[in-house]
Amino acid sequence: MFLSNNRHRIATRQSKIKNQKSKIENNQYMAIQDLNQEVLNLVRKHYPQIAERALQEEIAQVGKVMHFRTGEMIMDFGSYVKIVPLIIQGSIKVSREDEEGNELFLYYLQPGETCSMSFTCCMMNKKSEIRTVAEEDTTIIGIPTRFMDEWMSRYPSWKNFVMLSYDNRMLELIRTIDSIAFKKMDERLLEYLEKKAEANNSRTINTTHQEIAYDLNASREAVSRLLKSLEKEGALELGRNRIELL
Amino acid sequence: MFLSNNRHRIATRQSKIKNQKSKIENNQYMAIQDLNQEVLNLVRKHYPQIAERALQEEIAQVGKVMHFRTGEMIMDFGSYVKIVPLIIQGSIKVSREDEEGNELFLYYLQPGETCSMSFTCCMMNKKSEIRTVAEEDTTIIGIPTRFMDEWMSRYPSWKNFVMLSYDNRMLELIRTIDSIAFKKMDERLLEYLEKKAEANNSRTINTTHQEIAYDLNASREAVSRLLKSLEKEGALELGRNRIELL
DNA sequence: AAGGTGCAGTGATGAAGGTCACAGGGGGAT
DNA sequence: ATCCCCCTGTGACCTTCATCACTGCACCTT
Repeated sequence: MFLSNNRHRIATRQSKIKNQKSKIENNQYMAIQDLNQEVLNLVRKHYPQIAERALQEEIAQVGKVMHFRTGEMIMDFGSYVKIVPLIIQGSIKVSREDEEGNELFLYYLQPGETCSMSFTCCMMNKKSEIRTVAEEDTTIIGIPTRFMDEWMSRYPSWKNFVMLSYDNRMLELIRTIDSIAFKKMDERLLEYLEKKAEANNSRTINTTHQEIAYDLNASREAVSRLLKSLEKEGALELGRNRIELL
Repeated sequence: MFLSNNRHRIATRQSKIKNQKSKIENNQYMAIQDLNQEVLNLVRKHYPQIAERALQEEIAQVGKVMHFRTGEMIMDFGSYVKIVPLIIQGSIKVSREDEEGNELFLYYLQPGETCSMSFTCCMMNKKSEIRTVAEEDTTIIGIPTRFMDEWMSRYPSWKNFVMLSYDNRMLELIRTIDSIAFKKMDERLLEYLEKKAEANNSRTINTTHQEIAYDLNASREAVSRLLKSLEKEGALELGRNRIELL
């Protein structure tokens, strides 16, 4: 019963995520030569720390602009990583799932950031340990993984960028551990809502209690009750599919 | 009451850790020129992946052999990192502590590994987010942080070593998250004991229930009860300050 | 307008684990 | 030998949260 219950959760969950087959994995996107100048401009605008002109141009040569719609899965747990994403616009939700289908939100990736999990995942040709889903409509520059390694040695700013990304992600993971290990559900819920609001650039969050429960690995009822009591405290306002942070 | 309780925990805790002022932070260790050959040999023996002869020699020039006794603190939460450790012998316990003194074991570092938290912590001159304590009598080679960056560009095997370390630590953190988020205390306890046994190369663990409780961020009573029930199941044997894994 | 479906609210119950209180025993210090 | 401290074991009780069961409402479909 417990198992079948979880399976149901997975089914419910995945039906929410549009386009299950990952575009990245299937390599559906093609380079469009005319876009090179666009990539160059995007990199210069959103990644000032990538300083070397030669590196910018290499990125423009091999990087591909990719778009994902809200809710679209970018990379699933267990799939092989073939590109490293530079996030240009929007935001990406990163979460973890265990063998039994329990899920847990980890953090958001924002413009100017990248997915450090990709680096060695790809260098070692390992399966992804995480799932990434577009939180909003999102634009990235996808860089084939085979360039990572070479650039690390040749371009100091790329090396710094990669190291900084690792460091930031480690810190995020540690903060996540802090929350799960030391905090109770009400505090975790508030943190979660704040982060989600920030990722969406809006104090109004459009989601269901069930979705929140999945992300926090909690039960829907508990989330409902906690939200209700937060509403009574005046911290937020509830509506159908809507939470207004105050 | 809750606060004073926690303070008491901190006090109890730190009294357990010998030599609170970190040797590393205080720079008490001096280079002993005669040991260069020793460092060289240690690196060659324990770090075969560090391939370049020139790199090995640079390490031998700037690295310092350091010893820590069981229970000795190597680096405290909040201190500034000035060296990167290459672990030669023994093992190091890495844990996290929050503002209120709650503590949580993260993972062990073993010979052949290094502390990825050090890399950017030092490159950015940030405070440490973790505490490291010698689990057994431990020998490391300490490398001043200022060399990290340069070596990354100059020596491919150093770059790979650093990247692999990051990746391994990320994975370890994710496994830790899995445990805390998805598993119940009995399973976490068993995992913990297995890891501790491995780190100490012995199926007999010498520690108190209270120490385990701190590491798992649990209560001593809960740990006692779970251990008792595990004993009844035949998974282990209990003694005073001693747990025998079967 | 009628019915269906998914979301939100809520009570009852139970399990896991934290907190409090205390008892008993091992082993070192004197 | 005695004392005392620390470690362990255990009962009682409480809080948090999961689970189950059900209600009512919003919005969509037809």
